[in-house]
Amino acid sequence: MRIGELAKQSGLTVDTLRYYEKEGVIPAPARSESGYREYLPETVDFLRFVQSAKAVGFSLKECRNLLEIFHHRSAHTCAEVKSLSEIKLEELDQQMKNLKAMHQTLKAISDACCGSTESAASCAILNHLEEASMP
Amino acid sequence: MRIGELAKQSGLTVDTLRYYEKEGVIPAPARSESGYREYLPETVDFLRFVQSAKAVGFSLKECRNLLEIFHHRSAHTCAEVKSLSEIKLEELDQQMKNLKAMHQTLKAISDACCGSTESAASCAILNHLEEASMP
DNA sequence: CTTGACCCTAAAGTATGCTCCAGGGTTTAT
DNA sequence: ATAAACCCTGGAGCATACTTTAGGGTCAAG
Repeated sequence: MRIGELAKQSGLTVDTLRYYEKEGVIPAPARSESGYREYLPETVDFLRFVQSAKAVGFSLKECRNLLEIFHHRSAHTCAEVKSLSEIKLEELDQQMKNLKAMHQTLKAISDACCGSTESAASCAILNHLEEASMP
Repeated sequence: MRIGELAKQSGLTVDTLRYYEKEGVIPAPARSESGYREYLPETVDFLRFVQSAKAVGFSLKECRNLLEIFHHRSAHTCAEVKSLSEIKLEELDQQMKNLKAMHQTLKAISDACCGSTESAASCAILNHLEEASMP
């Protein structure tokens, strides 16, 4: 399979595929005589793996590491894999908490504003931002 | 006040201050004969404003725009400012939803894993990522 | 009058994840 | 045989928010 076909089957662009190869996310495939990349069918699976991992919050580098583990999975333990998941879960949790705190603070400030079409000369939002003592 | 003092009072680095100036976040100050930046005391307030806005999720560019409005606030309306806040609140909301979805998916996958210290040859997490049909 | 602390500029580097470009071969169908 | 569609490389560009580097003036204290 050449790169265009792999792009079609994986839903990624050829540029992204070449980028992934450069970043070591997917292994460099064999080349045809004319230098074209020749992929094995299972590469589609690897790419689906990467896309799934990305979809749950893993960075490309992390995806690369996970795929490494996947490739040699009998040399790794469930405990190790689960640990990586749990670390990521905590990161996601922390990010949610941060967003929530920002949201709450902004909501409170925003609610204090009358929202009128008169001048913002004494707008509660602007005043709050200026006085600032964000938690 | 020179840039080092402003850095101290604002809690930012001198590099960040120069960067903010270049990006138009804070206005370019007057210069001494020798070319040193000479800031007015209120610049500290402006920077606090920016930091507050950043703390509730506004990007630097958005902070710049908000500060613009703040500087000419009698030419703007509360409705306008509140609208910006509400747009940001929705963005934060959307980001939280995304994170939550990722967390739920990963949690489900992670919970399916035994977490044992045996080989990950048939690890549920790896299998789920490979089979992938992320919602 | 010299030393250390402070200031200046332009430009490049960092991290992330691609995307696009120029310039140039290859393959496939007609 | 030629045109469309496809492939190649190296490198630049984008967005965000800084940080660092290199090379070089200025100011205040002792």
